[in-house]
Amino acid sequence: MTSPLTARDRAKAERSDAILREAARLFAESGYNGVSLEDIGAAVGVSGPAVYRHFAGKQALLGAVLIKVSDDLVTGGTRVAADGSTPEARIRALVAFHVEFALGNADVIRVHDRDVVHLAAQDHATVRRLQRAYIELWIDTLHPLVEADADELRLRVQACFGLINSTPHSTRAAARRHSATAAVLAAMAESALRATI
Amino acid sequence: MTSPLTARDRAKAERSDAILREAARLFAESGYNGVSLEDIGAAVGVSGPAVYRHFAGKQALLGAVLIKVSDDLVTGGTRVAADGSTPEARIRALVAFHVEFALGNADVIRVHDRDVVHLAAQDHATVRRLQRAYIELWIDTLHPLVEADADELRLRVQACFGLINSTPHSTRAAARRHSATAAVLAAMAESALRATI
DNA sequence: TTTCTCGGTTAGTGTTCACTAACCGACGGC
DNA sequence: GCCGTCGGTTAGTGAACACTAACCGAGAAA
Repeated sequence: MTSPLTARDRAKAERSDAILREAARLFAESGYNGVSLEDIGAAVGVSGPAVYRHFAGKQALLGAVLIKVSDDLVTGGTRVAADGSTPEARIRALVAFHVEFALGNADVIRVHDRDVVHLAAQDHATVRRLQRAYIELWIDTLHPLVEADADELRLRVQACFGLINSTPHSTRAAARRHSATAAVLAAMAESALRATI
Repeated sequence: MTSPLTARDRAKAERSDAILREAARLFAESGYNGVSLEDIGAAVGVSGPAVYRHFAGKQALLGAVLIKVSDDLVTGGTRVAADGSTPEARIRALVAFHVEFALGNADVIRVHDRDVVHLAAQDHATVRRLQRAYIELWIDTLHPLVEADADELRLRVQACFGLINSTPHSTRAAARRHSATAAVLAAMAESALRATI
């Protein structure tokens, strides 16, 4: 069953990707409600209602953006954590992975922790489920390294996300010196995760 | 010149405070554009355009909320940092102050790093100026403790804010055990700020 | 070549919402 | 006690905007 990839199909896929990318950028810039479908269309060179040929509506766009990022985190995190042989190596790998992800997908990270409330109910549930799975992955990895109850482990993980995810709010200086920034954030994150009270 | 505080004046002040408080809560919940003036009025028991008797408009409300929080941070931080006798004590005091502030004003923190873009130009400038002053205060305090250039110190401070400010996004468990949460966050923050690469 | 699918267009449509207008009644200064 | 100020009300207005309708032209299928 060879897929007969026609020129139209390729064009459509490209257009859809472009719409998603620009929607994420615009949502990050002005917030979900601060962006109109006209804006999104204009950003990819079409105008307004053409977006409906690719997505069911504005909320569906947000859903696609946020489900994709949540899924990428769970998938990538699971893969990365499986590689490490010791708890130390696993948590180090998770931190490095998340730092790279946050630095490389600042837009989408920003939308993720800002506009989740505007999701349709079903998408909201999906995103929350994925997010919970990702946090559990971190908690399980951190568990052998930090003596604390489940609540505190969760708190530590979420604070660590806050630390790493702060870069989208940061200055451009962070983006200019990507590798230096990543090293500092990773060191801070590991240190914070294992800090003793 | 004794102020002739009449009953009307007191009622007005209370109403204004209530409006600000509820506006912050609603903005935190649904985002600036997700809240209508009708919603805000309803939350304090008046309906719709009554808000205009207290504030010039919706943007002015947001401005008042965000300028107040920014100013409180600078004022409180400056006071707290002046108390400490050693750099260690000062940074510890700053961390404790910010943790308490974030835990006690989660709503307003959330609005602060989410809806800044919707401020009027002048308010935006004011908030940015105050925010910059607050960050500089931290950088100056951290400088004798961490060997790093200005860019990295700034990055560390902003990442630290991200860590501490993560609580508004967190579960209710954090709010239930306030003092335990505060201790964990403070330990993580101090550890992260001074982490070696 | 003919026909159909489909991604695009422009022109509505209904709703939401910030803000204004006009009015009202009570508290406060005189 | 009388009048002006002022915080409240409801009704209205204009703009923004998500989404729909109707149409069009080119690529794919026959």
